[in-house]
Amino acid sequence: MKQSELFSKTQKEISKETQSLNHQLLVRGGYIDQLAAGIYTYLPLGLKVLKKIENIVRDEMVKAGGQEILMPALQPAENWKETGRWDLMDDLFRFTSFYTKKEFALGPTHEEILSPLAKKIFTSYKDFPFAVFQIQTKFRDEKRAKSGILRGREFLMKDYYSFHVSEEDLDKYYEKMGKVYDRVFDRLGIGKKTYYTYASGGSFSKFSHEYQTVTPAGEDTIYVCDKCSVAINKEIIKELKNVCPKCGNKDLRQEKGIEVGNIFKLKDKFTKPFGYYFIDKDGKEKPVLMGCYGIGISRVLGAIVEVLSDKNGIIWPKEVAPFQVHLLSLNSDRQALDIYKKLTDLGIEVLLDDREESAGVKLNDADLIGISLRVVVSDKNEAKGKVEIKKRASLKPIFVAKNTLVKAIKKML
RNA sequence: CGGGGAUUGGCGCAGUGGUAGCGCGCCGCGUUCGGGACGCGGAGGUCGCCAGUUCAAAUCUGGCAUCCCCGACCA
Repeated sequence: MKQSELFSKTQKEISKETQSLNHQLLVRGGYIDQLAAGIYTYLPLGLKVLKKIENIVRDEMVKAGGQEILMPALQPAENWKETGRWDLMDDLFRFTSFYTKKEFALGPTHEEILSPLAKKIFTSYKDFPFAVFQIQTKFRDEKRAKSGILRGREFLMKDYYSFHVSEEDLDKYYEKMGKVYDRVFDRLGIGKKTYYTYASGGSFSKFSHEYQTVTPAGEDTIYVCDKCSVAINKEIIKELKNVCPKCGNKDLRQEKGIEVGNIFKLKDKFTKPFGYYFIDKDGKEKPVLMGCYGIGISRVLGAIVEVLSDKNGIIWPKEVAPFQVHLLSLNSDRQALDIYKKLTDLGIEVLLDDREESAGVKLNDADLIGISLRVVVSDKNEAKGKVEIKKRASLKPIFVAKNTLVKAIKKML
């Protein structure tokens, strides 16, 4: 992609009203545009990052055995009345059709749709366990959207649901998904900052578990156990008497966290109201048990920016950067085009800064946009037969001979 | 939903009663060319909306809307 054609511009300044760091950097870098409170457009750069996050999550969900589906965002009120959540959920977007006067909701989550659906398809004990998931835009009527992309009224989420014939099986699956989630956040580049967090389990199980990324921008207070790298949500810390439930450590560190994922044993909460039972070996009907596992895809994007940036801009983990290589041409357009062609022919994603801008503008924009690997070609370097490579995260560039560039880059990707 | 702040060219801002200006960006010409270069010349605004006060309102008054922040809320 040539930067001169990219559908976004960087911004030097941002309104003092925009206080959230992820909001500032994503707008200035040309990743997103705000339409209304908690409602954003993803520009090409932002969408590329979003898709990369999505693909990592999808890959791990498929490996875990989930089958991808896509349920409607537009949902009839009846399903929600069935579970009572039509009246209970105060952040449910509800509306009435102008023509038919029928009531609908914009889906904030999909238990109400999936339960009756699964009931149509799998009812024999032989069909269990199974799991399906989707990656979809969700809607919640937040009373106060805030923190840029971290709490929106419309957001992208992965929701994964598992179905079981016994509690033992659900428990086993739940454990497995915990490990899957650890791997997901590692691959997304925020593993070190993201903690498996004990949280309230509602009335159905002792705990649910959240994945909390530590950042001052977070809205939850958590207590981190450094001995075993787990955390406890403030909502249950008193109940646990300030002791790590895993290792008994009493020396916990208070932090702010943003909930990027959660896993929850729903048991029969959403299967019973829809009469979802399976037929067991003995021919008897028994309740289907359910687990749900969410990851806020767009929230992860914001969390990464919060956690990984410096005063000059974003520092993407290479797995989610919008492009693999940012190629800057400083008075050396022919050479840049040549390298651009070589790299793209190898399937490497390159953003070529071919704009007629000064070196300063290009270098500053590259810092702001934050692509992990930068390649700078210039007449100066060219005279020495060298090309410059710099990781966004490091200060020192390295210089390699022109003919070894491709090899060097491949090694660093 | 309670409290506070804000709203003026695409973006960031100034402008306390006399009919709107600066920086960035944008267009043209020229000079520059490794950390947000410079000169000259341009285009672009019903000052969030609706009332009211006044000879006269971006500016004063009232209402509304929207955005941001704090709090409450967030299976």
